[in-house]
Amino acid sequence: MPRIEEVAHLAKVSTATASRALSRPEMVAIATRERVLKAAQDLGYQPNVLARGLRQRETRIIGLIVTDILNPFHALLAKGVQDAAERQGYNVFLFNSDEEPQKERHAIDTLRGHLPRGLIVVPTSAARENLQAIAHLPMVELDRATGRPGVTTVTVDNVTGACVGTAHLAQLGHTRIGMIVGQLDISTAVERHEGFRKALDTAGVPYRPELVMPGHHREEDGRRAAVHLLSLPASLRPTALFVGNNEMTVGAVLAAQSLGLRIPEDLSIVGFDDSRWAQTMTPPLTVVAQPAYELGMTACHQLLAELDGHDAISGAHLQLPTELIVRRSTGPPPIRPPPPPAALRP
Amino acid sequence: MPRIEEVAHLAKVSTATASRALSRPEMVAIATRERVLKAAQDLGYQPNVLARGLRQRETRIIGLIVTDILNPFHALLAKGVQDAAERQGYNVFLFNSDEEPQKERHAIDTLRGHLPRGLIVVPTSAARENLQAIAHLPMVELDRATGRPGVTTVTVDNVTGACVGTAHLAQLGHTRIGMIVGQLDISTAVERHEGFRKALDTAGVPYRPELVMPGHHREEDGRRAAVHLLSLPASLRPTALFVGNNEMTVGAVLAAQSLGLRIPEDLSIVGFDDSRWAQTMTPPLTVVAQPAYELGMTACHQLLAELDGHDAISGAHLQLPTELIVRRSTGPPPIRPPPPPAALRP
DNA sequence: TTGAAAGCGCTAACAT
DNA sequence: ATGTTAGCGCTTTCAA
Repeated sequence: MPRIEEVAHLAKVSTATASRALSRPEMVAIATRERVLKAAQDLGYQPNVLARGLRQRETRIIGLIVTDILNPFHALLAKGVQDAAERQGYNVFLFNSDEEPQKERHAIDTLRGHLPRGLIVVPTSAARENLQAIAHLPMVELDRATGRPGVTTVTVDNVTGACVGTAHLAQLGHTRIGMIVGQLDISTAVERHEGFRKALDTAGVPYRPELVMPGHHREEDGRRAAVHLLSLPASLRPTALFVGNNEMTVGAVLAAQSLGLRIPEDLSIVGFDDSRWAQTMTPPLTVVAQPAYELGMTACHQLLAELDGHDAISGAHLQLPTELIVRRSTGPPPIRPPPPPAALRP
Repeated sequence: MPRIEEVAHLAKVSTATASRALSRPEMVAIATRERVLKAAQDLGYQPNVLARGLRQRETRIIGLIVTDILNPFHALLAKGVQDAAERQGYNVFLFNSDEEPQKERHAIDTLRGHLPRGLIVVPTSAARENLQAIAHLPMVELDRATGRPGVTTVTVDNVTGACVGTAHLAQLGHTRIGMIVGQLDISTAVERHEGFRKALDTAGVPYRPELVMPGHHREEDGRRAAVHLLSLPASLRPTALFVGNNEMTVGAVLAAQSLGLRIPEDLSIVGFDDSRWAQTMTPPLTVVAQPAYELGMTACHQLLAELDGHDAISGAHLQLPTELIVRRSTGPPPIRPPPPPAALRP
């Protein structure tokens, strides 16, 4: 790799001038600048960001920690962040916490050594402690909020989203509506649960705690929760399910199918977060869609704006809207024939 | 951020000793080592990798360039690489080329400045030129091969995979089998096409060039190609389709559905690469599955082995096997009633 | 507008 | 086994 010294030599200037021509062109005479640029081009010069970062004591790197890169929602978040960062000349160092506090901790420690300018994080349930180590670093919490004071967050309006999704079920006439909710130590789960409950109250549908099952955001959790709810006696069983994230929705749908329930004739399902899978499954799924790519972009813009000192906007809570997309997985509740009189039973 | 000087001071040793205690413990007395470790711990010391990298003239970073992080296959590749790298104390700098040579070029240039130890790349069609700039860097080509001499590649056995997938269709009795193939300047497409052709030859089924449609790996390409093939007159139309990648398969399935064709009664489909979508669509899709996660892991292991000088294994071509998973999207060809004699036609 | 020289934090060569 | 010192490649005073 050619060094700036070689560029300087070829352009017949000092390294200082070469550096200025490359990084702060306005400080250098036009003719000189062009000589240097040409020399750099000819040599295929690429600045050593280690040396530059060491000297300037800061880099053009931002860290991004997501909890599951295999989840298409998170992949979209990451792409949004990356595309926004690239446009402003930043690079993204991506880590996966796999929802494990320990991996999150490790990612943070590793990141620290790279002197990132800022951090965007989808926090795990233990993020409050983990993030202490870098409390000084400009930071945006994405998708979920830990509630730490003064921290910028970029999320969707989960309460309204869940409320609209649940209200859709209530309007169809459902009165036994179940929910499969995420970990209640994570903000999205709490807020979606709140929206769920609010919609029931508004619609005058009773909230039944026994129809609310918690899970850990994975497909298997959704499956297990759904099996439990759908195995209840017919009179207690929910006729509709509101599921708190995309992975658990997959599990719930598969569980319903394997129990022989038809969607939406026997069971209506509303999922949170759209996906290709939701669009192409049979029947296509009614969902509360989130603007995942825009969330990532927004988080990155916000972070970079804070870095560049565009006013003291730090600590803002940006909420993007969700959108209810009604497809074919929701319909009116089944009309159950009343059980035959006791005398006629076998 | 505390520097090593502070650690050294607290442990009452020189910075050199502190550095050794941290990086090469065997060179230091046990008691000293423990004092230093304790001091580092107490201060929350994290080495500045910029300074270290600058001094050692190499880092613990490997670059990874994939062509589409939103494609679950690539997300799995990336996760495999990352997990393998992390276990050996390496960090991964992930870039997305979006199948665009220019973005690939930019990723390579950016990466260069970070002095990565090595690079794992899913090459675009222009990779041969782009990669020249870093020909000296240890490198593994993943999923696809550019054919540059001496370069290590980690791929699946595409020829056999495509051959087995196509043979499955031939065995079911199909004689008009179409293929939707990727860009023919990318190795996977060429090899899968070769396997397709080989299977037809073996089965004695005629290869019909007019039933082979190229695409650019995207869902939309698959849709367009399928619409074309399935709009042919019944006597020319394929009764089975072999599709060269996962995204195009989605498009092909949606096209078939929108044309009112039943799968597999009217049309059999075999896709390349498994996915959740393939498992949960209706009917579940027969696929040639690839071990994506293992591909990523293998590529990373291979690269790190080369870095550590574990023999001169560079230039190897590692091929992992595929697996035909027969689900419900394939069946015997439709029995078309012979067209009525001309005399009876209206 | 340009050049000389110092120094970012770390590790490795050399000295003890 | 430990300390002293030079230097990785760059940017940024400071001086001219």
